[in-house]
Amino acid sequence: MSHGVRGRTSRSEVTPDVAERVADAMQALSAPSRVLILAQLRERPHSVSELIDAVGMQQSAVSHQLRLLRDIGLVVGDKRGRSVVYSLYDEHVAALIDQAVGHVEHLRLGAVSRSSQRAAS
Amino acid sequence: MSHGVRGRTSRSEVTPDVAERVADAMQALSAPSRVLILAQLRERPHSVSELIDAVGMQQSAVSHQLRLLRDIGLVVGDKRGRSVVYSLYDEHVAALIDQAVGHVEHLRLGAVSRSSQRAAS
DNA sequence: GTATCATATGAGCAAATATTCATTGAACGT
DNA sequence: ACGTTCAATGAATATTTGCTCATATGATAC
Repeated sequence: MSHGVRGRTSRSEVTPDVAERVADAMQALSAPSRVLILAQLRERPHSVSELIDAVGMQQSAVSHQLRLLRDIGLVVGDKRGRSVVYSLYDEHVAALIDQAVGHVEHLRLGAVSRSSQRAAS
Repeated sequence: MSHGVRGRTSRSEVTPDVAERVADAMQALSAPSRVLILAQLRERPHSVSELIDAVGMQQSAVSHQLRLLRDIGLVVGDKRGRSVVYSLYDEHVAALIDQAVGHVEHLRLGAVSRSSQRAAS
Protein backbone atom coordinates (compact mmCIF):
# COMPACT_ATOMS: atom_id res chain seq x y z
CA MET A 1 0.00 0.00 0.00
CA SER A 2 1.18 3.41 -0.80
CA HIS A 3 1.55 5.64 2.08
CA GLY A 4 1.97 8.92 0.43
CA VAL A 5 4.22 11.32 2.17
CA ARG A 6 1.67 13.47 3.79
CA GLY A 7 2.27 17.14 3.62
CA ARG A 8 5.40 18.23 5.30
CA THR A 9 3.78 19.88 8.21
CA SER A 10 5.88 21.62 10.76
CA ARG A 11 6.27 18.55 12.81
CA SER A 12 9.20 18.74 15.08
CA GLU A 13 12.11 16.57 14.24
CA VAL A 14 12.60 13.84 16.72
CA THR A 15 16.03 14.59 18.01
CA PRO A 16 17.75 12.30 20.50
CA ASP A 17 16.65 14.69 23.18
CA VAL A 18 13.02 14.54 22.18
CA ALA A 19 13.27 10.79 21.82
CA GLU A 20 14.40 10.55 25.37
CA ARG A 21 11.48 12.58 26.62
CA VAL A 22 9.06 10.57 24.57
CA ALA A 23 10.53 7.40 25.95
CA ASP A 24 10.25 8.78 29.43
CA ALA A 25 6.60 9.63 29.04
CA MET A 26 5.71 6.40 27.32
CA GLN A 27 7.53 4.54 29.97
CA ALA A 28 4.67 5.44 32.24
CA LEU A 29 2.39 3.30 30.12
CA SER A 30 4.82 0.45 29.73
CA ALA A 31 3.97 -1.46 32.89
CA PRO A 32 0.64 -3.19 33.35
CA SER A 33 0.31 -2.01 36.91
CA ARG A 34 0.66 1.61 35.89
CA VAL A 35 -1.77 1.20 33.04
CA LEU A 36 -4.28 -0.18 35.48
CA ILE A 37 -3.73 2.68 37.86
CA LEU A 38 -4.06 5.24 35.11
CA ALA A 39 -7.15 3.55 33.75
CA GLN A 40 -8.77 3.78 37.15
CA LEU A 41 -7.88 7.42 37.45
CA ARG A 42 -9.26 8.07 34.02
CA GLU A 43 -12.65 7.01 35.30
CA ARG A 44 -12.50 9.26 38.32
CA PRO A 45 -10.14 10.33 41.05
CA HIS A 46 -9.21 7.65 43.54
CA SER A 47 -7.57 7.63 46.90
CA VAL A 48 -4.59 5.40 47.30
CA SER A 49 -6.62 2.86 49.25
CA GLU A 50 -9.17 2.69 46.49
CA LEU A 51 -6.42 2.16 43.98
CA ILE A 52 -4.90 -0.57 46.07
CA ASP A 53 -8.24 -2.31 46.08
CA ALA A 54 -8.92 -1.69 42.41
CA VAL A 55 -5.65 -2.96 41.01
CA GLY A 56 -4.88 -5.59 43.60
CA MET A 57 -1.39 -4.51 44.41
CA GLN A 58 0.30 -3.88 47.69
CA GLN A 59 0.21 -0.48 49.27
CA SER A 60 3.88 0.07 48.82
CA ALA A 61 3.88 -0.92 45.19
CA VAL A 62 1.03 1.42 44.42
CA SER A 63 2.70 4.24 46.25
CA HIS A 64 5.94 3.71 44.38
CA GLN A 65 4.20 3.75 41.05
CA LEU A 66 2.23 6.81 41.98
CA ARG A 67 5.40 8.61 42.79
CA LEU A 68 6.76 7.72 39.40
CA LEU A 69 3.63 8.94 37.70
CA ARG A 70 3.74 12.10 39.77
CA ASP A 71 7.35 12.71 38.85
CA ILE A 72 6.59 12.29 35.19
CA GLY A 73 3.70 14.68 35.62
CA LEU A 74 0.84 12.45 34.64
CA VAL A 75 -1.02 12.48 37.91
CA VAL A 76 -1.48 14.80 40.84
CA GLY A 77 -2.29 14.01 44.42
CA ASP A 78 -4.59 16.04 46.59
CA LYS A 79 -4.30 15.50 50.27
CA ARG A 80 -7.59 15.18 52.06
CA GLY A 81 -7.35 14.32 55.66
CA ARG A 82 -5.15 11.31 55.93
CA SER A 83 -6.04 10.19 52.44
CA VAL A 84 -4.49 11.39 49.24
CA VAL A 85 -6.77 11.54 46.27
CA TYR A 86 -5.03 11.12 42.96
CA SER A 87 -6.27 12.22 39.59
CA LEU A 88 -4.93 12.54 36.10
CA TYR A 89 -3.05 15.72 35.54
CA ASP A 90 -5.33 16.89 32.75
CA GLU A 91 -7.38 15.89 29.76
CA HIS A 92 -4.36 15.35 27.63
CA VAL A 93 -3.32 12.53 29.86
CA ALA A 94 -6.79 11.05 29.58
CA ALA A 95 -6.55 11.31 25.82
CA LEU A 96 -3.16 9.67 25.86
CA ILE A 97 -4.52 6.72 27.77
CA ASP A 98 -7.52 6.46 25.48
CA GLN A 99 -5.31 6.43 22.45
CA ALA A 100 -2.96 3.89 23.86
CA VAL A 101 -5.85 1.57 24.64
CA GLY A 102 -7.43 2.29 21.29
CA HIS A 103 -4.28 1.49 19.42
CA VAL A 104 -3.92 -1.76 21.20
CA GLU A 105 -7.38 -2.73 20.09
CA HIS A 106 -6.13 -2.17 16.59
CA LEU A 107 -2.72 -3.72 16.92
CA ARG A 108 -4.02 -6.98 18.03
CA LEU A 109 -0.68 -8.10 19.20
CA GLY A 110 -1.05 -11.67 20.02
CA ALA A 111 2.33 -11.95 18.42
CA VAL A 112 4.74 -12.19 21.21
CA SER A 113 4.80 -11.30 24.77
CA ARG A 114 7.95 -9.54 25.64
CA SER A 115 9.24 -12.61 27.37
CA SER A 116 9.57 -15.02 24.53
CA GLN A 117 12.51 -14.10 22.44
CA ARG A 118 13.81 -17.48 21.86
CA ALA A 119 14.75 -19.07 18.65
CA ALA A 120 16.41 -22.34 18.23
CA SER A 121 19.08 -22.18 15.63
CA MET B 1 -11.42 -9.72 10.02
CA SER B 2 -14.32 -9.27 12.39
CA HIS B 3 -13.04 -10.76 15.51
CA GLY B 4 -14.56 -8.48 18.04
CA VAL B 5 -16.25 -10.59 20.62
CA ARG B 6 -17.00 -7.88 23.05
CA GLY B 7 -19.82 -5.67 21.99
CA ARG B 8 -18.36 -2.73 23.70
CA THR B 9 -17.29 -0.23 21.17
CA SER B 10 -17.26 2.57 23.61
CA ARG B 11 -14.35 2.77 25.94
CA SER B 12 -13.52 -0.76 26.79
CA GLU B 13 -12.84 -1.51 30.38
CA VAL B 14 -9.19 -1.84 30.99
CA THR B 15 -8.91 -5.30 32.40
CA PRO B 16 -5.61 -6.66 33.61
CA ASP B 17 -5.35 -8.46 30.32
CA VAL B 18 -5.82 -5.31 28.29
CA ALA B 19 -3.45 -3.47 30.57
CA GLU B 20 -0.80 -6.00 29.79
CA ARG B 21 -1.25 -5.59 26.08
CA VAL B 22 -1.22 -1.83 26.36
CA ALA B 23 1.96 -2.02 28.37
CA ASP B 24 3.47 -4.32 25.81
CA ALA B 25 2.72 -1.96 22.98
CA MET B 26 3.79 1.15 24.82
CA GLN B 27 6.92 -0.59 25.82
CA ALA B 28 7.99 -0.22 22.23
CA LEU B 29 8.03 3.53 22.71
CA SER B 30 9.69 3.45 26.09
CA ALA B 31 13.31 3.36 24.95
CA PRO B 32 14.93 6.33 23.27
CA SER B 33 16.65 4.17 20.71
CA ARG B 34 13.38 2.67 19.57
CA VAL B 35 11.70 6.05 19.45
CA LEU B 36 14.47 7.26 17.21
CA ILE B 37 14.16 4.26 14.96
CA LEU B 38 10.41 4.61 14.73
CA ALA B 39 10.70 8.33 14.09
CA GLN B 40 13.01 7.64 11.18
CA LEU B 41 10.67 5.07 9.77
CA ARG B 42 7.77 7.43 10.10
CA GLU B 43 9.51 9.71 7.63
CA ARG B 44 10.12 6.98 5.11
CA PRO B 45 11.28 3.38 4.91
CA HIS B 46 14.92 2.82 5.76
CA SER B 47 17.30 -0.02 5.31
CA VAL B 48 19.06 -1.23 8.39
CA SER B 49 22.27 0.50 7.34
CA GLU B 50 20.45 3.77 6.96
CA LEU B 51 18.96 3.35 10.40
CA ILE B 52 22.34 2.59 11.89
CA ASP B 53 23.63 5.79 10.43
CA ALA B 54 20.59 7.80 11.41
CA VAL B 55 20.38 6.81 15.03
CA GLY B 56 24.06 6.28 15.74
CA MET B 57 23.80 2.85 17.23
CA GLN B 58 25.67 -0.29 16.50
CA GLN B 59 24.46 -2.69 13.88
CA SER B 60 23.69 -5.36 16.39
CA ALA B 61 21.76 -3.08 18.68
CA VAL B 62 19.63 -1.81 15.82
CA SER B 63 18.97 -5.31 14.63
CA HIS B 64 17.93 -6.41 18.08
CA GLN B 65 15.53 -3.53 18.47
CA LEU B 66 14.12 -4.10 15.01
CA ARG B 67 13.39 -7.64 15.92
CA LEU B 68 11.54 -6.48 18.98
CA LEU B 69 9.54 -3.98 16.95
CA ARG B 70 8.83 -6.65 14.38
CA ASP B 71 7.65 -9.07 17.02
CA ILE B 72 5.33 -6.51 18.49
CA GLY B 73 4.03 -5.82 15.02
CA LEU B 74 4.96 -2.18 14.68
CA VAL B 75 7.32 -2.52 11.74
CA VAL B 76 7.81 -4.81 8.80
CA GLY B 77 10.95 -5.64 6.91
CA ASP B 78 11.17 -6.13 3.18
CA LYS B 79 14.20 -7.92 1.90
CA ARG B 80 15.73 -6.28 -1.12
CA GLY B 81 18.92 -7.88 -2.22
CA ARG B 82 21.15 -8.02 0.77
CA SER B 83 19.44 -5.11 2.40
CA VAL B 84 16.29 -5.21 4.42
CA VAL B 85 14.09 -2.19 4.14
CA TYR B 86 11.98 -1.53 7.18
CA SER B 87 8.81 0.49 7.35
CA LEU B 88 6.07 1.12 9.83
CA TYR B 89 3.40 -1.49 9.77
CA ASP B 90 0.67 0.96 8.92
CA GLU B 91 -0.75 4.41 9.41
CA HIS B 92 -1.98 3.62 12.85
CA VAL B 93 1.56 3.15 13.99
CA ALA B 94 2.46 6.46 12.42
CA ALA B 95 -0.40 8.07 14.28
CA LEU B 96 0.68 6.48 17.50
CA ILE B 97 4.14 7.93 17.14
CA ASP B 98 2.74 11.32 16.24
CA GLN B 99 0.58 11.33 19.30
CA ALA B 100 3.32 10.23 21.59
CA VAL B 101 5.56 13.00 20.35
CA GLY B 102 2.70 15.46 20.48
CA HIS B 103 1.89 14.63 24.03
CA VAL B 104 5.44 15.07 25.07
CA GLU B 105 5.42 18.53 23.60
CA HIS B 106 2.52 19.20 25.88
CA LEU B 107 3.92 17.50 28.91
CA ARG B 108 7.03 19.55 28.76
CA LEU B 109 6.29 21.04 32.11
CA GLY B 110 9.68 20.48 33.50
CA ALA B 111 8.73 17.23 35.01
CA VAL B 112 11.82 15.60 36.26
CA SER B 113 13.09 12.62 34.47
CA ARG B 114 13.47 9.36 36.22
CA SER B 115 16.98 10.15 37.19
CA SER B 116 16.25 12.81 39.71
CA GLN B 117 13.41 11.85 41.86
CA ARG B 118 12.26 14.38 44.29
CA ALA B 119 9.45 14.32 46.66
CA ALA B 120 7.49 17.44 46.18
CA SER B 121 4.68 17.18 48.61
C1' DG C 1 -0.52 12.25 75.49
C1' DT C 2 -0.87 7.24 72.89
C1' DA C 3 -2.89 4.38 69.42
C1' DT C 4 -4.28 3.76 64.81
C1' DC C 5 -5.08 4.74 60.06
C1' DA C 6 -3.37 6.28 55.38
C1' DT C 7 0.43 7.07 52.71
C1' DA C 8 5.38 7.71 51.63
C1' DT C 9 9.97 6.13 51.54
C1' DG C 10 14.41 3.45 51.46
C1' DA C 11 16.93 -0.82 51.03
C1' DG C 12 17.37 -5.00 48.84
C1' DC C 13 16.42 -8.38 45.42
C1' DA C 14 14.77 -10.86 41.28
C1' DA C 15 13.50 -10.24 36.79
C1' DA C 16 13.54 -7.75 32.62
C1' DT C 17 16.15 -4.87 29.38
C1' DA C 18 19.58 -2.69 26.23
C1' DT C 19 23.76 -2.94 24.68
C1' DT C 20 28.23 -5.00 23.01
C1' DC C 21 31.13 -8.74 21.20
C1' DA C 22 31.59 -12.54 18.34
C1' DT C 23 29.70 -15.37 15.05
C1' DT C 24 26.61 -16.88 11.38
C1' DG C 25 24.22 -16.68 7.12
C1' DA C 26 22.63 -14.91 2.86
C1' DA C 27 23.25 -12.17 -1.40
C1' DC C 28 26.26 -10.14 -4.40
C1' DG C 29 30.78 -9.13 -7.07
C1' DT C 30 35.06 -10.79 -8.75
C1' DA D 1 35.10 -20.74 -5.80
C1' DC D 2 36.46 -16.75 -2.79
C1' DG D 3 35.87 -12.70 -0.45
C1' DT D 4 32.86 -8.85 0.83
C1' DT D 5 28.82 -6.64 2.45
C1' DC D 6 24.40 -6.37 5.00
C1' DA D 7 21.78 -8.21 8.44
C1' DA D 8 20.39 -11.57 12.17
C1' DT D 9 21.54 -14.06 16.13
C1' DG D 10 23.37 -15.90 20.66
C1' DA D 11 25.90 -15.22 24.73
C1' DA D 12 27.45 -12.30 28.20
C1' DT D 13 27.00 -8.17 30.77
C1' DA D 14 25.63 -3.91 32.93
C1' DT D 15 21.84 -1.33 33.84
C1' DT D 16 17.12 -0.59 34.91
C1' DT D 17 12.85 -1.82 36.71
C1' DG D 18 9.02 -3.43 39.81
C1' DC D 19 8.14 -5.48 43.75
C1' DT D 20 8.38 -6.67 48.93
C1' DC D 21 9.82 -5.83 53.55
C1' DA D 22 10.51 -2.75 57.06
C1' DT D 23 10.08 1.66 58.72
C1' DA D 24 8.89 6.63 58.85
C1' DT D 25 5.67 10.46 58.66
C1' DG D 26 1.42 12.70 59.15
C1' DA D 27 -3.45 12.96 60.43
C1' DT D 28 -7.22 11.60 63.21
C1' DA D 29 -9.37 9.18 67.23
C1' DC D 30 -9.24 7.81 71.86
